[in-house]
This record gives sequence, structure tokens and C-alpha cells, in this order.
Amino acid sequence: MNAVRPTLEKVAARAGVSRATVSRVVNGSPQVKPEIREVVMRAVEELGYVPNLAARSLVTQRADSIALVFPEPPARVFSDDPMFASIIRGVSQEMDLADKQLVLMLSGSPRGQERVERYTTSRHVDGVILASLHGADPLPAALARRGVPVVCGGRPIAGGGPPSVDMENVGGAEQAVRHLVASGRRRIATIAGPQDMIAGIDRLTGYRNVLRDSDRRSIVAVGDFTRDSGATAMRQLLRDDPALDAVFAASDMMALGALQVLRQSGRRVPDDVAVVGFDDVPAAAYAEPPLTTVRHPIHDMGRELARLVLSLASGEDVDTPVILPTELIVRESA
Amino acid sequence: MNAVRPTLEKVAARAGVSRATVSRVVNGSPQVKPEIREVVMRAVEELGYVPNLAARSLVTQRADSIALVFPEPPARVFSDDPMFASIIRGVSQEMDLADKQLVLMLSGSPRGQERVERYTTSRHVDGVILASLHGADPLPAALARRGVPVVCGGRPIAGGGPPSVDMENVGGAEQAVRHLVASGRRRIATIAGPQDMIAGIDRLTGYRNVLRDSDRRSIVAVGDFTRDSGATAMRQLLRDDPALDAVFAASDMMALGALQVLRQSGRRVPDDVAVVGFDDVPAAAYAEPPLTTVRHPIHDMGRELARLVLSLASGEDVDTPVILPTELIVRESA
DNA sequence: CGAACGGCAGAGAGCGCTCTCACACAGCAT
DNA sequence: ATGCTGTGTGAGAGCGCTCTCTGCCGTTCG
Repeated sequence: MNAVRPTLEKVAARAGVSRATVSRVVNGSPQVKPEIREVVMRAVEELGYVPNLAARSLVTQRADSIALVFPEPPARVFSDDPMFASIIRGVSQEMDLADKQLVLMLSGSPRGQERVERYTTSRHVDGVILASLHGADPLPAALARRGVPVVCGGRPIAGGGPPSVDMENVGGAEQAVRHLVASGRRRIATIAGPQDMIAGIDRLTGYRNVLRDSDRRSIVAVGDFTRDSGATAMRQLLRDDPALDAVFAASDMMALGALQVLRQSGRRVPDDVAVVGFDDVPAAAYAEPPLTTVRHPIHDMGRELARLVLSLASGEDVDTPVILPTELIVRESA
Repeated sequence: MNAVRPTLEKVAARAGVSRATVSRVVNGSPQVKPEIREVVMRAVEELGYVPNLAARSLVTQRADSIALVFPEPPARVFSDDPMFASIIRGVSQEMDLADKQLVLMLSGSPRGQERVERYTTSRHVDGVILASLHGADPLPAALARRGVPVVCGGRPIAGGGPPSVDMENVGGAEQAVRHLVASGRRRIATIAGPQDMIAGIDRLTGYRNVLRDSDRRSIVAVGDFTRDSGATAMRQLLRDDPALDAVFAASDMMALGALQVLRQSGRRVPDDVAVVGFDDVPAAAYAEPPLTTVRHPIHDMGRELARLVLSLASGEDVDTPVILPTELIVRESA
């Protein structure tokens, strides 16, 4: 019907005021007399005026949008692992509240990485959330150099680095393994996560801490948080120590994979082998048997990340790393 | 280090040419002498120049970004259902190829809906992908009025409406139910999806078609595609007809819920009751027993949606609805 | 009664870019 | 020499908005 968008100018003409006044009304400045505001509002309404954000951000130097970057290959980000989705949801919720837009970027490929860098450094976003950090990602440094606010999920491995939100990975893993120890398990293995990610490293550390203190030998296989890698790792563990009586998997998806291998190998869970996961994904509760796991507030992590980056973007200082608590959920698998 | 971004002007000064020439080089116009191009490129490099996209889109009237809108409540979009994630991945992949940005919007709440409308109509995006359509969403009309290209996943219920990509929902359901009939099942129930979504409607239609043709009575319960709703529906069906010997669930998540209820009620699958799902989510293959299901190319749907909206945005016409094929994956549950 | 003030509106200068147009200059035909 | 092309470059006008600055008015105070 009306494909041409009216400009401020048009609205001003219609309302019989100046552009500046319309701008004031649109942006809710208190410096406008109520009756004039009224007239302008009506004109806005009648013309269906919507501000041109490009023009606005050109002058304000703000974009009112935030990039959420997943540095994983897309296949990984959105397999059946609901972690990523939870983060998105958390971030998105907070963005809604702040009336900011969420620009989603997957930077799995090298090409993608370059694009992300170009885009995020071009002041087209007010800040960047890095959902997770692998080893030495060059992005944080590039952004810092440009003065673009960055926060990241999972504290940086090296220390220093950008502000971050993390969770009690060490503590959570300790809780899980302590639970296994307390129930009398002697040969407790672990399926660790990728060792270039802080969550992978920390959960393994937690496992080691408890084993060391309780005088048990550690039995380790490494996965990449996916179900298949969990299954593979479980087979490996069974080969390494057929008599193991417990497994702590650093992610629920890996635990689910392990459960299946255990079943195939004729072990009963938890009678022969106890299994504890990490994440408390929805599927954990539906597993056979229902999976004992460590719950962490991944959704809150998304929200917290969003809040932080928004604070940074508006020039405030933030106190990080923020560490979110975890909680052991005891079900039937251990 | 260098928080102020250099402008075209600065680059021009450094290279000793005019703004226009730098612009030409940056945008790859052939109208520039190689040696001058060289000089300009070096200046760009040295200053770390990155074009200001806001300024560019102000004049070009393009935003180089596309909105992907999920009209569901966030909790729904990203529960443990990986469908949404697959769409995102597909869309994202195509956007990468086209060098466009993906702006993700969840419009579950009424407030969100309004925000989405404001944002998408403000020419801040070149087009909009509506991931799914519920009954009478006002957004397509609003966008059409503004001349903003829209495509949607799942053809509109009412007919007409925006261009869309859909899949063989009727045909897929028919295949599934025919499989049940062929294996001699007599009392075939269905757990239908929400009847305000085309996927829900069509899959039920497919079920009805086959039952009608094979002289069986239909037994229907309705869910909302989620696992819990599947479980609830299954209990209901068992009450309605304790002797049923097959269930066609309109989504794998519902089938998974049904599987669990069946197990709890002491039925063996597939011996007592055969179960077929729809979607072929990763978890289907890992279910106990592995779920027979209808696979559809949800990822391709994302890609197709992206391609369509990009075509529309560049003024081309498109031929829709595009219908993607489905395929019956026979595993052990039926 | 004039000066000072405070609340409100308008004028106008950009934000950083693209794009049209004009123009300079080379090469060739007239 | 004059005119014509055609190629390559620069000048300059905006795109639609915000925001500072200026100036108007009505009020209050010395």
C-alpha cells in the first residue's frame, strides 16, 4: 500500500513543527509541550512513521544491536545439544528487555571468522558476546584493539582477557565425583571434554581433585561434548579398565552416549556402573535410567552475558568473572 | 590502541585521492586505474579502514541483513527440540554465502511481536524469514504493506499469503501410516500436532487419508509437538483405546514422550504397539527402540528460505511454495 | 520598568558514505 | 587545428537523523 517510508521531515510538515521537535517526541524528550507532543504523535501514527535506524546510528554512533558469536562450526553448535539454544534464549530475553537487537553469527569456518571480525569491528554492533572460547581465538584481541566491548562465556584459559561469565565447573565436577566416591565406587573413570575449552579443562580438574583426595586412580578418556564422542570414549574406557564401576562424563550428551555403550556391553546402570553427567539437558531426565547430573544455569549465563555487554556498551565498568553456581541433581544413574 | 575508526576521508587524504575514488576501490568498481587502486588499498590496509555500514545503508537503502523471526514463545523455540536450531543453521549458512547478516528475533511475547514489527518494517533489514506461522499472524500483512520481502516456513494455512517453503507433510504422514497399515496394524492412533500450524494440520490430514482408504477408524489426540504433550496424548489414547496397536506421532519429540508412556504401561514396542514419529531428530536414532520416523530436510528448508528471501530482496520473482520431499526411515519401533 | 531567567521550539550543521554529474585529458578522426 | 569519443577522477549533493546553538516568549525579580 504505502511502500515509501515517511521521514521525519514529512511528519514534521504534517504536524506543523520542525524536524527537531518530532525527533524530540519520538525519542521521548521531556522538553516538549504536551499539546505539541500530542499533535506530533498523531502525525506519526497517521503516516505510520518508523525511524530509520541507519540514519540514527550514523549520528549517534550506536547501533542498538549486539552480536552473539558462536566460534564453533555450525554443525557443532546446533546438533542435538541444547546448550547453545539455551544461551541464545537467555541472551535474547535480556536483549528484548533492553530493546536491543541480537545479531547471530556462526564463525565456524575461517571465512566466517574473517567476516565476523569485519562485521563486529565496523561499529555495526555495540558489543559482542562470544559464546565460548577455544584456545587462542584472535577475535577478542581484535575487538579490544578497536574498543568494541566483548564478553565471553567461560573465562579465558589464559587469564586476563575479556570479561566473562563462567560457572562452577570445578566445583560442580567435584560434587559429582564426590557423590560417586560417597556411594562407595572405587574405579571412577571420566569422559573429559575438549581440553581447549575452559569447561572441558575445569571439569577434568574437579574430577582429578576429588580422586586425588580420595586416593583413587584416575581413568581418563577425552571427548568433545557430543554424544558420539561420549560413546567412543566409553568404549575406550571399558577397554582400559573393564572393571570400572563409575563414570563421570563432562557433558550429558557424552553421558548419554556412554549409557548406550554401557548397555550394549551388558553393564547395568547404576548397579554395575554408576554414571553422572554434566549440564542437565532435558533429555537427561528422560534417559534410561534417568541421569544423575550437574545442573548449571546456562540460561542465566546467557542473560548475564547480555547484561554485562550492555553495561560495557554504555560505558559502565563490570566486575568479572561472574561465576554461576551449579547443583548436583541426583536421579537414578548414580 | 586505535579506537577511532578512520573514515573514507582519512583514507582518501592518505592516498592522495578523492573520497569517491576510495569508495570505488572499496566497492570493487572496475573504473579505477590499477596503480591508483594499489595505493588506495595500501592506505586502507595501513589505517585499518572498515566501512561504516550505517552510513552505507543510509545511502544505499539496503541493510545487508535479514531477520529470522520465530513467532513462538522462546521456551518453545529452544526447548530440546532441535528443529529450530536446524533452521537457523541452514539459514545462517546461506547468509554467509551471500555475505549478509542474520538478525535473530523471537517474537513470543506480545511486546516482542510489536518490537519485531517495528524493527522489520524500519528498513533495517532487507527481508524477513518467518520460521513458522501460527493461525493469523499479523506480521506478514504488515510487512507486505511496507513492501518488505517476506518468506515463511510452512505454507500459509489460508492460501495466498507470502511465498513459502514447505515440505511434504501430507505425503510424509501418508507414507508413515501406510507403513503401519502394511505391517498389519489394525488400530492405528495418531498424536497430532497443533492445529493452528500447517505442519500439524497436514500431518493429520495424511493420517486421515490413509486410514480412510484402508478402512480403519481414526483415533486422535492432539499435542503441541513437545515431548511432554506427546506423553500426555499417549496416556489419553491408551484410555480411549487400550487395544491400539500403532501410533503415528506428528513429531519425534511427541513420539519419544509416547514411547516412555508405552513403556510405563507395560506395552512392548514394536511388538504390542508400533510407533512412528516425524522429523528424524538425532535423538530418534538413539531412542529405545530406535524410532522409525519421517525424515525431512529441515536444514535445506532453512537454506531454501534464505535463498528465497535473498532473491526477493534483490527484486527477483520467486516461484512458491517450494515443497521439499520427505523420506520414511524405518528403524525398529515400527 | 527593565533585566535576567528558564522553558521550548527551530535552524542548521554534520554523521560517513554513495552516486550523479561535470570535467580533464588522452587518442583518434575530421 | 577542431571536434569527437571514451576513460578515469573529483566535486558536491544528499541519505534521514540527532544535537547543539540560538532565539523566542512569558515570567519573575531587582
